[in-house]
Amino acid sequence: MILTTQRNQSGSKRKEKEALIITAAEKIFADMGYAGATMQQIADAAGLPKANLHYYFPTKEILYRNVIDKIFNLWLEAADIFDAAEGPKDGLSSYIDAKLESSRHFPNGSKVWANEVIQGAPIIQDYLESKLTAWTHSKAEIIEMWIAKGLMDPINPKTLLYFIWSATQHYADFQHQIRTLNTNLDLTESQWIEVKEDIKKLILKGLGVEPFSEYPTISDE
Amino acid sequence: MILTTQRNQSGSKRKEKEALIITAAEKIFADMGYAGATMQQIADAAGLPKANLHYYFPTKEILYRNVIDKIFNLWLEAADIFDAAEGPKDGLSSYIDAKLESSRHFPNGSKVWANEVIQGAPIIQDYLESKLTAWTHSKAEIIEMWIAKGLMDPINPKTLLYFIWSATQHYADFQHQIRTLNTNLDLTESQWIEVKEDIKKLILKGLGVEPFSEYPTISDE
DNA sequence: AACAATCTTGACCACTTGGTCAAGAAATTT
DNA sequence: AAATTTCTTGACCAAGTGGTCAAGATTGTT
Repeated sequence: MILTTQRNQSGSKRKEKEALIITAAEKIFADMGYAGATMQQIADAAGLPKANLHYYFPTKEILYRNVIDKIFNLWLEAADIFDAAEGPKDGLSSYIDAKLESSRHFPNGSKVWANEVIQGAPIIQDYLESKLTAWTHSKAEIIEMWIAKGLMDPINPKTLLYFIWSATQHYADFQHQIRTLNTNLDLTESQWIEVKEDIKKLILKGLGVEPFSEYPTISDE
Repeated sequence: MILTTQRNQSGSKRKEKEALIITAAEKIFADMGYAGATMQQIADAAGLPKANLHYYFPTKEILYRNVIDKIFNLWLEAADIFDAAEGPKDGLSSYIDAKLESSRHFPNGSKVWANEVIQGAPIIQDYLESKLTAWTHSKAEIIEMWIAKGLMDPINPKTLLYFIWSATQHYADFQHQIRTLNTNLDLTESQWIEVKEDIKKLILKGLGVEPFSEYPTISDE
């Protein structure tokens, strides 16, 4: 036991515990909202006494910001696919897939984000104004380029982004409603496949992106 | 002053005050979430002392349910257009318009609803299981009929409904984010028109609904 | 005018919550 | 092994919360 990970430089063990707490907190914040979540609940979910929780994260708000921080970075990463894409067909497809996967497997992050934005982003306004704005502009440029090249119908790029965000995040944020309308069962694997296909088909067709090219384009300039 | 509305049958005055309170509560619940909202804040917003608020609505939960009740009924009404429609072009267009209008002018209701569902609908689960389920099934049938008639591409009707809900409600729920990404300004009239057009175009084209028939079809069987 | 019903309100209370603290237990370093 | 740093924890507290209550004001009724 002593032999296992003695190479852990002091900080590493702490980082692990912080990550554990953040994951527990994410779930509680998603289920209860910021105000509704109590430090006691989070401590219980993480399996440690409340006072110990305060040792790692002095205040609720600091803990919350850490949760948001993690979520937001995943959010940004999910869209790197975008930049690498050759055109709207690949780019939008992969982005939609990635966002739906994330809604399926990590709905809590999306829920916390939604909750926060709905309430006017009282705590993370700085993120919106700095990082998110920059990110959005850069993606909008790519979309505009695609439109200019005639690869898709003209559309306001932001409207398209909102469209994709809403359609995909809906499956995380409204998970409970969707389950209820699905005879109280989570979507099955095949239902998820169907959803993915339906959404991609609808958006791509709606944008006038032709559905040819079954194979990934073989690098042509 | 005494002469004005002496015809008010007792109840009427109470109803007015209740409506005032519900509107105030809706805003506070939207901005703060259920747990985050305090009865004091709601009382202040409605312009009366807290004890008086409790006279009209004995508990926070009862008040909340009344707020949800109002919201949910508007939600249902918005889609009566659906039934009256002759086909997907009219039906979906009007529905999207109606939902976007509601997102624009009454975003608070949508926010409260979203907040509640995100958190697993702890208070309104019965609504989801009864009214919403029935409503959804009835609309799904209409969509299936349209598909059977060849008026639109095949798609899972629920997926389509979620699609429309998410795209339209996003403009209410994420209003703050959209404003931030719009240089901190609310969307202008012309931006709203553009959004409406873009969304309708995208969805209708995506569903393979032909954009002919400028005029409402003249009753043909 | 007298009576009854409805409404209004400040003061109050029991309870929960975020956060503190001091004393001790583990782990690291010297 | 002694000293030092990091971590753990039960007990505690001040502040804020939903909700109560009893006394009064208003309105409606006979």
